[in-house]
Amino acid sequence: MVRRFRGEGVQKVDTKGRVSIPANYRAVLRDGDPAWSEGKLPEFIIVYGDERRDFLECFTIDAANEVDEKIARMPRGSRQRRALERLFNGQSLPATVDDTGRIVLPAKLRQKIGIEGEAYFIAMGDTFQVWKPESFEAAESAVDELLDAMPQGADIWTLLDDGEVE
Amino acid sequence: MVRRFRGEGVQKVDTKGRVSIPANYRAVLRDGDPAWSEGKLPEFIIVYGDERRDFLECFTIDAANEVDEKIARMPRGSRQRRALERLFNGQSLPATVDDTGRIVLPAKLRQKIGIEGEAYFIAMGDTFQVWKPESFEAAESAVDELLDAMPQGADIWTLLDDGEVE
DNA sequence: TTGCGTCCCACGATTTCCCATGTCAAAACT
DNA sequence: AGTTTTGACATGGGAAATCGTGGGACGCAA
Repeated sequence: MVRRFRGEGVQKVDTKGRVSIPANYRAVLRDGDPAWSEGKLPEFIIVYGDERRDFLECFTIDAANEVDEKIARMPRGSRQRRALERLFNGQSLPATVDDTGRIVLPAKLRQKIGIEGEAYFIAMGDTFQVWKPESFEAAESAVDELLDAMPQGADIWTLLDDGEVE
Repeated sequence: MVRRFRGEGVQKVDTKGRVSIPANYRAVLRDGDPAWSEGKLPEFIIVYGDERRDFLECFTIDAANEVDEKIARMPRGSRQRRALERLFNGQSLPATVDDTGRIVLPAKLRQKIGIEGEAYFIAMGDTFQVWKPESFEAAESAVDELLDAMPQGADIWTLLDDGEVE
């Protein structure tokens, strides 16, 4: 089993676009980079996507390779495959964790998701996402609605078993 | 594992046809050229094809060799093989990355794909493509339709697992 | 002799690298 | 228990290298 990202948090983004990665993500990034070894800097992949996405999604190298393989198995020329190729090969970038645990978000990416002084990190299992804090809150209000709609005292874990999705 | 191209971007094309290769492609081109060594200029292959293609597809030397081998294994004289040979051997040419990271697109190629002042680069895994920006947008409209048709909030990654393709 | 392709040089703007400082909490010491 | 030490972590700043881009000079071919 692969180590998974856990936790969330806000970090400062300086004028050069440098951001500290939450400390407990770092080991996962290292372990997920087959090329990493003592003294080297771990690499990973940032998927930024088109205007329909307002966050960055970060993959370990291993996770990214898995996605690449899945894409490679899809029928050449299908729209689905092209959509994924454009997203995953084109609208993505390699990144490196520096020796102080930071990464640099290029100006292009910061603009795209509207980040200025702060970035919100949230773990998503084998990936993590980076949001402009305000955008994340807005997106979460939808989830809140779902939870608010649950009967008083209902157990949130019941969602795990509900096959049905409306 | 071979290093793969990632990322996209628009670059200026000057009156002499010179274009900067996105910086992060350069290492891939170097690594993919078995003849490269410190101080030398990396080479690669540009496939331009016939009128039906309105973009350039660029292969590292290694990637090009792989394609050549695959073609060589096809039945001699088959139409498929002849078509691929014409495209890949005939309608292609070698190129060199100069010491400032640029290549020169010969006037003939620029005309063919209609490039004037700008070129759009997009990574496609082990190759990258060069488009006239407008042409790319037009060509991708089918993908956009697919994405637009996805339910709000749907995760594009679901495409990875969907067996069905229309 | 008018273009196109090839070199060599230039330069502003990022981006990268290296070093520095502030914090906070766990660990060690009196 | 109170205080000092040790470290990992978060964040900043300046210098150096890289990147994207433009211009001039020279040679060759149509």
